[in-house]
Amino acid sequence: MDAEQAPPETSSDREDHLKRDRTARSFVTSEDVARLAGVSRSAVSRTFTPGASVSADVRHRVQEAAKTLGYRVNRLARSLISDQSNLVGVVGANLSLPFMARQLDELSRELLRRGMQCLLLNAAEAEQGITPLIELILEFRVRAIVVMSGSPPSSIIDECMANGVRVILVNRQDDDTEADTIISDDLNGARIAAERLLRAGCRRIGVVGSGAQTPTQIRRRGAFVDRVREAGIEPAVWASGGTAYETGMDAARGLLSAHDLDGVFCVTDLMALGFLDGAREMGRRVPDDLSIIGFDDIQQSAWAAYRLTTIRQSMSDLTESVLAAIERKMTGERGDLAHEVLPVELVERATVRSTS
Amino acid sequence: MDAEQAPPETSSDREDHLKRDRTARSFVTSEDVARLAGVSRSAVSRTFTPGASVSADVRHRVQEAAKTLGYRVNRLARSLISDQSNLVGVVGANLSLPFMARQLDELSRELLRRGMQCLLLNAAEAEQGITPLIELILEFRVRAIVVMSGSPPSSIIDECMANGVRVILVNRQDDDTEADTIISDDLNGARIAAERLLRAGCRRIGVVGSGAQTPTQIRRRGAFVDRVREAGIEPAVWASGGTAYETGMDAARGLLSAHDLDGVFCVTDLMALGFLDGAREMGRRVPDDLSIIGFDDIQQSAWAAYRLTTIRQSMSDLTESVLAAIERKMTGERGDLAHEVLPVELVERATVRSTS
DNA sequence: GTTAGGTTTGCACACGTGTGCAAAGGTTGC
DNA sequence: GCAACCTTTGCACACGTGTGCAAACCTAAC
Repeated sequence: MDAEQAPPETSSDREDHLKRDRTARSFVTSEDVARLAGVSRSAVSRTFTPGASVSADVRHRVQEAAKTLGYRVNRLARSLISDQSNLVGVVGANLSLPFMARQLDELSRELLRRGMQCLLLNAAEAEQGITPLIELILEFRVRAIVVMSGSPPSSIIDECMANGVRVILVNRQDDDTEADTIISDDLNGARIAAERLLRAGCRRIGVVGSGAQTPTQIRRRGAFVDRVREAGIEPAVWASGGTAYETGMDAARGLLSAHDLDGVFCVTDLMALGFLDGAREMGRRVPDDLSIIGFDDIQQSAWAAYRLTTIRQSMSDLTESVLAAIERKMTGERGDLAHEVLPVELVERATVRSTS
Repeated sequence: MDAEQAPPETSSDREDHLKRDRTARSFVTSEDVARLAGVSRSAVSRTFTPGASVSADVRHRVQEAAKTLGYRVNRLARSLISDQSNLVGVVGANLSLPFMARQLDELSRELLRRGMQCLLLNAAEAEQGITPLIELILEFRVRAIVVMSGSPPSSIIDECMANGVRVILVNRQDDDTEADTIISDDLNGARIAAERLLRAGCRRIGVVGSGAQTPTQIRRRGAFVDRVREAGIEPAVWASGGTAYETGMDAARGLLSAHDLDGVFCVTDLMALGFLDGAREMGRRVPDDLSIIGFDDIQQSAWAAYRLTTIRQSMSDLTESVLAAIERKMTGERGDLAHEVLPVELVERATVRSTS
């Protein structure tokens, strides 16, 4: 208001007050644009609000001024009013693992396409669980939180829900939580794997997992063991190391030197590829001496050096379900939590003997 | 103020005004905490501001109230004042490619560790360039922008710089831009690769790249071709397809059926692995008949099925340089743009004949 | 008891934006 | 020319936070 009466003085006054020098200039505000265009600040705001009432003349002048000054609306201030941002918090660890990377790639792409942005927090260093990360995300007033790694305690999930922020757990445990959960059908997948090995005539069977006691690991391994036992076979079990290629390699060396297996299920493709390389190193011919099945169908499994038979979970289905859950939030309904179990399918390649 | 005189009426009044029902309750504000603790809002703010002046008694009461109500500071509002957030914008595409995934993994992890958050925008669908994405990022008043994909025109970079937002280009072109650029030493790496092949006795040499005309591609291919020509050899060139494993496979089929090569440099490990598989498929023995060198040293290159000899760029060096650039921004200095060229090294594995 | 000095507290403003409301302006029909 | 109506515009408030400033309070020294 004083600004219009004495522009130069106010301008320098403002700079003094904010203690900013010219090299680190602040952002252009709608006030600046309004002044240049000779209109009120409201007119500027309305120009950038679809469906608002502005005359063509004013709109043009404002746009011109905005372009001249390089004006960008401040989403922080905007979100302050609407009390919601277009941000979606994403918690993930080991982003370089093929399956995780692919998941993040698709999710971030689709989020952007639908006008949302992705606030990514890497849970790698989260020794005390991911609760602090979720608390941090909440401070950004996100629209929803997607958890791809770690197991949030139900207390923090409740807090999110109480604040209207949906929590979507991807391939995490599904029991006793109030969150949306989207998992691939681990039980059925493991069962299919077991049956495929049995059908190939395997009788000395093993199962390979990492030492991490994640729900996914446990489900896949458990369902596989159960099914194999039904056939009267007690499988050899490997469960140590991290979720990595090297673990598969170690498992091959460990299991194959102790048992003469002819069929192995690895709960993760990445470990399956390591196991395959390890088995070859030990002179086993795949699939003639030994059949191997993985889970996930990562891109590397299709590579010519491997051609791994595996259980595929559809990545696009998964992404789509996550997005559906996020967008369901917007309608403001309640109590309609998603508990989706996505179907899996067997992908036949070259690491299991064809049924005789 | 009226609130303390007639709490219930004001409360319902407020709800009516905001048109919110109980299912979608708003977040708790510092005002709410202050009321419960029986102090002013300033006291609440100061309690959560390190180094502010609050008595132990008040601090305790506030913390108690905050815990009871589940208060989370609103970072959007906070950033509105300080005119800067702890956000760092990251632009990347093809996040599932091993090299990119690894880069993002390290970057997001380190950012979080230093108290910053990662605003990730996937540039996959950016047909009209990444300028719109950067504009979007600017609206969040980020502290800096890291570009790992696409080539931003200098106009948008200038705008960022004018607003005090550093732009850091990772493995992008370095000429004629006002941004920080951090690239690995492509020229030297390609030269080392060429010399290694020549030293192994290769004389019928090829080079494989994708059809994408990215600066990295061009630099690596160009430097390699130059060095080979110095030795009086004209290399066969493959340059089509995407940046993928399949491209390497196609290249092997195409190049090897036309020329009887004994040494090949692939500008990317991913393509090298495809090429290696393709060469094997065509009956070539590696490294006896044919030597192959890649670039990047992705994790898959160390796998037993490949054991690819390659040029390594240190991921941790790269991440560290990016972070250093981001943090240099905070000091507010000017004109001290980074133009780093990170050293590379040859990693000897099993796809090049040992020097006789 | 008084004063000086330190600590704690609340007021009030600022940050940049969206939007209800009423005033102003413009158009049309009689 | 006037009334009725629609469009456009500006004012003023709201969002939730941080912080300078001065008042209030407490402590200790004289």
